Amino acid sequence: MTISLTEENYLKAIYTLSRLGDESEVTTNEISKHLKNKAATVTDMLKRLAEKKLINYIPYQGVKLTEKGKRTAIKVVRKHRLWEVFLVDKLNFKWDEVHEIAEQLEHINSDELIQRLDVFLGKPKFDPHGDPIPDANGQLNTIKALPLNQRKSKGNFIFVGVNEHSKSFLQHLTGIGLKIGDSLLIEEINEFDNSFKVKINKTNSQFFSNKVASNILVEIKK
Amino acid sequence: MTISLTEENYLKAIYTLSRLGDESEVTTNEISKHLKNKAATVTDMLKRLAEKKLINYIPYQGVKLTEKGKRTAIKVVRKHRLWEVFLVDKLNFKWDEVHEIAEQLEHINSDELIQRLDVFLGKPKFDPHGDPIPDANGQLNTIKALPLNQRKSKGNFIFVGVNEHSKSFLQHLTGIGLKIGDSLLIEEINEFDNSFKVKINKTNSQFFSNKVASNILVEIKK
DNA sequence: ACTAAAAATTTGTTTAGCCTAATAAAATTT
DNA sequence: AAATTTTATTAGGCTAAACAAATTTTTAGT
Repeated sequence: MTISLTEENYLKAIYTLSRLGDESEVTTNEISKHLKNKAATVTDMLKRLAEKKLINYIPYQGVKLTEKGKRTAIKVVRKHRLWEVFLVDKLNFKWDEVHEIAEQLEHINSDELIQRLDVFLGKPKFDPHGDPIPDANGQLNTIKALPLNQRKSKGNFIFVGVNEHSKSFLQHLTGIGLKIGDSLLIEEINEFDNSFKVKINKTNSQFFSNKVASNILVEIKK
Repeated sequence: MTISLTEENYLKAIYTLSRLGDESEVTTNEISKHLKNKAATVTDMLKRLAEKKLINYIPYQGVKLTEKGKRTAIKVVRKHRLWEVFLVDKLNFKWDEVHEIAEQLEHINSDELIQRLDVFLGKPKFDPHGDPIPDANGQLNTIKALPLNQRKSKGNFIFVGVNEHSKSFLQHLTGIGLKIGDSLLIEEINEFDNSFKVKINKTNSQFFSNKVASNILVEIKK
């Protein structure tokens, strides 16, 4: 059974959306908004995916991936993130330039290719945005990272990833001079607007709005 | 104006076929056979490509690429061959394993990507089968190579490319131990069946059928 | 519990890319 | 030059993937 490029994109969308709300059912409208298709189009596709046993679909109730659907989705995510590493590490793209190209490359179909690419890149565990790369069996490195705005204490953290992949957000961080792996020391949390004053790499202090802070993932520094 | 993956494949087919008979018009049936589509399907597509000014099409007479069509086709060929170099040089695929994967990769759309890939690979001039890689302006390194079976003299040659890219043929050459760059000394030309007795790299002698010889491209050794 | 709003589905079209069968044009044979 | 064969096109249908408009189901507000 072959799975079309479009079907792969739907499975990836369902996977991503169910991760956000952690494993819950995903609604037609959520998918519609995410993929920028009309709800009617989504309903059509859901019927076809159910037909192929890639999702469990109950009309008016939402969908969940089957094991098979999940495996497929994770494989696409794996490919996407490996190609992003290739683009940044080997071709010297910036982290805000790789998304669209990886969206295309993720659909190239060859197990042998992806296995060799993985080796060539040194079996990386994370992509350039700090997102974990599933291994060949679909196992994800569990992330114990939290958004900065959920850290209530004035501790010392490490910037390990982002929640938002838009060009503008990534360029904003680059502009500040923030890169994955940098240390972040919360100096102040402003009670009025929940903004954060943070010292980057023990040198320059910056203010982050709560919105920005919610998209910066940090681990506690050991 | 966007050009679909399918349209790109038609343009590439027309380009390739017109090269074989050197720049001549290409017929519906030739394209049909090459792409394994029915002639009616081809006619449909030719109308659409003509609409888009990618080909000059006169019903019942055949087609030629316009300048625009040619540029597009050459770009696809360039991408295909660069990706083949990547697969062989960087990922250690064998030369008989890369065609299908490159058929997919050739449609990835990003000028920046292809430019960086070119640099990453060291701006190669030939792909793993000895085919010339068009430069960014679409210029091809002219090849002065001829098929072995058109060499009538018993001279000394260098194996620079192949005319046939099928797995079985390439594996046959690999089996013999023949690689691009090897020296080929014609020792005998059998008048009866036009087969060739050839010494490879001054060591082992082999017989090549005329058919095999017609698919081996050689230059005169300087 | 009832009604209004929101969410999801059904129905009917569209376009790209394929097909088969029927027909038309061009090339070849006699 | 007419008949036959080959080549190409037209006509009509199919499926995947999208849309808008109409309808149904669920949810939320009183």
